[in-house]
Amino acid sequence: MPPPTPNHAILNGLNDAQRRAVTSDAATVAILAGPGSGKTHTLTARVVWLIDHMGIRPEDVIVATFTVKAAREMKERIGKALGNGRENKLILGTFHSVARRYLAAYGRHIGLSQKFGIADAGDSRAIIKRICERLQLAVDPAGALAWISKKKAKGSEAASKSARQQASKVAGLQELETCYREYQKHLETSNLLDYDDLLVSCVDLLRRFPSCVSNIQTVLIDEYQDTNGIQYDLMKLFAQHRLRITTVGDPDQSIYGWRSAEIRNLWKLLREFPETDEISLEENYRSSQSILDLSLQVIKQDQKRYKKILKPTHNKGSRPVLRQLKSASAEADWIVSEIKRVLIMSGTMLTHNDVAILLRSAALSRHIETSLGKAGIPYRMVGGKKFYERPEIRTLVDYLRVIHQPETNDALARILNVPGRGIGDGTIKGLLNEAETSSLSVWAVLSKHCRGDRTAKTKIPKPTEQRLSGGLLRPLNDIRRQIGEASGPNGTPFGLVEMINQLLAKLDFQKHLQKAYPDPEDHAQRWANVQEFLGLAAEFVRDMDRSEEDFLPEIEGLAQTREVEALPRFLANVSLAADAQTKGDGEETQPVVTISTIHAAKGLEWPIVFVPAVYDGSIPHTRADDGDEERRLLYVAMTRAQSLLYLSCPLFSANGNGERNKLSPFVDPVKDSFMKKGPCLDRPVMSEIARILRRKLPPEESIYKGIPAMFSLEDNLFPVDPEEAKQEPKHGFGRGDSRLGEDASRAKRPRLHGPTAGPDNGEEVAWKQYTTTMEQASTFTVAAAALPGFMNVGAHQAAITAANVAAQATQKVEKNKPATNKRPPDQKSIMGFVRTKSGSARLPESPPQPKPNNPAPARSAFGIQPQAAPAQQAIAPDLAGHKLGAGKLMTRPSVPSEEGMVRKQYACFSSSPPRPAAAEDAQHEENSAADPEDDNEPPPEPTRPAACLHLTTSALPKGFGGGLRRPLGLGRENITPIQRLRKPFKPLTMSRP
DNA sequence: CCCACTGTTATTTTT
DNA sequence: TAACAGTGGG
Repeated sequence: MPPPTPNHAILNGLNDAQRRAVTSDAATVAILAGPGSGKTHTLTARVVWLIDHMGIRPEDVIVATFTVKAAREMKERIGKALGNGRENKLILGTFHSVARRYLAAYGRHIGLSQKFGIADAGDSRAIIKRICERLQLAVDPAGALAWISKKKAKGSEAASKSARQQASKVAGLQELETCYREYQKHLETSNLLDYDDLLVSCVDLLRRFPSCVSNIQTVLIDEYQDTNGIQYDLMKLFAQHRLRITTVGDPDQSIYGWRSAEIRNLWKLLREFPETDEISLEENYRSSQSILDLSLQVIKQDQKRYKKILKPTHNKGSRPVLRQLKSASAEADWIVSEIKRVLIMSGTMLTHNDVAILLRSAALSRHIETSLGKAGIPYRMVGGKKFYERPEIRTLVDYLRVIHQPETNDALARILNVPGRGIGDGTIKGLLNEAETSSLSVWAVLSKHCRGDRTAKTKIPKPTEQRLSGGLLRPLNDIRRQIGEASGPNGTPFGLVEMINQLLAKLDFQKHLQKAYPDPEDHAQRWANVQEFLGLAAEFVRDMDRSEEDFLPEIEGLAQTREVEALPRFLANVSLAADAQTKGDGEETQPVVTISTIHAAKGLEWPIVFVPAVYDGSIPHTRADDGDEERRLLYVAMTRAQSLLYLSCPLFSANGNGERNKLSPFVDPVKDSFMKKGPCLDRPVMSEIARILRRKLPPEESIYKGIPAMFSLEDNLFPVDPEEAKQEPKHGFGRGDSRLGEDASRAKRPRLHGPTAGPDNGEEVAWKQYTTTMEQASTFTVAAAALPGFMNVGAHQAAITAANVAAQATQKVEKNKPATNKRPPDQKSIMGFVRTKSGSARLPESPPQPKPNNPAPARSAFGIQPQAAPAQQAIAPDLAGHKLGAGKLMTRPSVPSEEGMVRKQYACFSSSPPRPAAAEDAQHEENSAADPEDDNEPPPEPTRPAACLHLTTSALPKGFGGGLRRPLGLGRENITPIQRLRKPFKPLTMSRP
């Protein structure tokens, strides 16, 4: 079978390390990728490579990501590179959604009912709560839930540890276990799986029926540092037949420890598969050098951290800002003023789309939303409350769940009295208990009662019974009947949308909302949400018809259940937060500022990033128990920024009685490295920004023309030292009265221009609440659609150069190189740390040996001979000659996309392709002078040479760096990447057998 | 037993 | 500031 047209173009935007990662023939490949190093890009390219070059069928590839957004993003980008809609055949999604897919198809082999439902967080909470109440358990329901979840998430790793942990946690253990048991029992009887169970059951399935995945050729895992124990198991099980696994991750960006993510999975993988090809991506294509420097200052406070390198490829840029403000609302106002200032000073180069405000917790958004609203700046909030968690949507979903599965007691219990039917808490509890004891579902109890077959023990007054029967049982039965009728052989299926519409009509839902939310604004908004929900359903149905997604390839000899109905799939989709892509084409062109939680911002980038509330208690969150993880969180936030980074901190806590905030301990030690106020945005500064972003700065005159009268060109509307300026009685007010205090402070602060000024109140309503719609939330990724393909011309250029150089390098190397993709004997792995056990945690002695980067294996692990790469790529000559001058503004060349239209250059996602190293020498000098961390560090103690630090640089024969423009990624050769690596990571505790 | 009202409290991050 | 528990009137 000849492989389909090899798509070598995919290699073009890649630097050397990336290319090696993409084309590695090793069975297991571990890619260590710092922020902005083109991680997603690389993984995407590898998928394409494996399919187009290695001839693997898309349906035999599993790509698992950690978040929904990452999955969507990945799919979109793979789709673009792969073409023909082949990305739809990939088994691609979050771990949870992939697991669900397998369970839906094969679940019955392990005794799972055809139509299991998914218990979301709310369900789980309610169930546990009821159990605790019923059994009089003294445990805290939330804690119990967390405990159970942890237990499930541990996976096979649990065995070794559990003994010790159990000993330490004797208190309440008994009760916890009881709770666990009861909880599982409840889930089972109501035919539900919770999030963790999806994984647990899938592990069970694949252990017992390995043939389910017998077709799987290769498995790729994104954000590997965030996988937990059970996901590790799952990964191996997915790959159990060929054991070809590619992982991408960055320990510094591990921010999901609270969800039992195990950074140690990285080492575990390497230990288990010693042949793993370790590759690290070190060039950062995202941020200015000073942003990287400071981020590094922060992250390196973690002594236990595994040190990696991050090589800036951009110029210095302006120093990040750390601003102290008086209060949270002053902070918000200041952010607004800075946004305005920067955008105006950029002429038209920057828009609201280029700005993100990243928060530790969603709740911090309030002041900011208010200020943005006042200033008339459009924004969208990402993360935080989910669309489907809004009460009105939740209710509808619960109705749908009950329609689908009448025995879902928990959902039924929630809608029993919505709209109001005169049934109170007592009755509901009574019914639930009755159902439990009589092993009937609540639905059955009610049905029988109303039909008169069996009288419920719970007292139900006659009128209530009528309402129940007429308003709940009958309508739902009607709808259910229509589903049954219509899915007959000839009928068009009863549409999901039609179903919801009928439901709305039968419940008189709009009236219900009007009654339940008397405020007209409020209920109108909620009704709008309902409409949006409808739109979402419509979208879902359309998508479903169009793509084969969700189906697994047929496996011979193994019966599969095909989920053909819309309803169950829609429900699963809702539970797994896999919000459908609402529109996105054409509409929503208005640029908006993004407010996001830091967690939700992972993997994204913006030219301008604000990180407010960097005070102790917020960024190491009071309730967080892993300070290092909080630090990493800050690191993630900071490294989202491309050219301007602002941290800020209100001096006094907003809600408390004038409590003073302490600057975050992560920031405090390096606070002097920040500027105290926003940079002067004069021409040179703006040019630097333009250069980093590869955009064109409008001419000076046109910028100045756009500046309104009396506009402040400096960041001087707020005192740099709020200490001096505060003498308001603000903190004397009781906390109910904070409004007074705020108004007072507003009056005092210098006025902003534009719609900001003026007395408030009255306008406040509009943006107060529910500004986030599902549509907005789900179009969050839309900017990515505007990405240029995988490369621009500069990248082409670099790639060609690189290809030539690499080709020559490889030739030389090949001779004395063993023809495997194993690490050469002179190299040690990141595993060196693990193997060197011993408490003193010292490093292996052997001196670092550079490793040629491109071993060309004679025998591929895939058993397919890679084709020789074509010597040249076709590229338009006029484009290929494009050069970047050191002093000149960079104009990013327009790359015609497939449709022949020129794409916008803004990219929300980290896809910036490598740029040719042009001004690098000049920049380099700056570097070494200004960067204490960097090159001038005294030679480190002997370090283990890391395979993971493939020595791109030294692989390059001397002389190639010189006259020739260095291809990207063949960076500054005087850094030995190894030098930075002296870090015993914690897993020294992990001893080898 | 239900419902409306009032005072209290606790506030992460996501599948 | 929102969700929640407790209280008093139907």
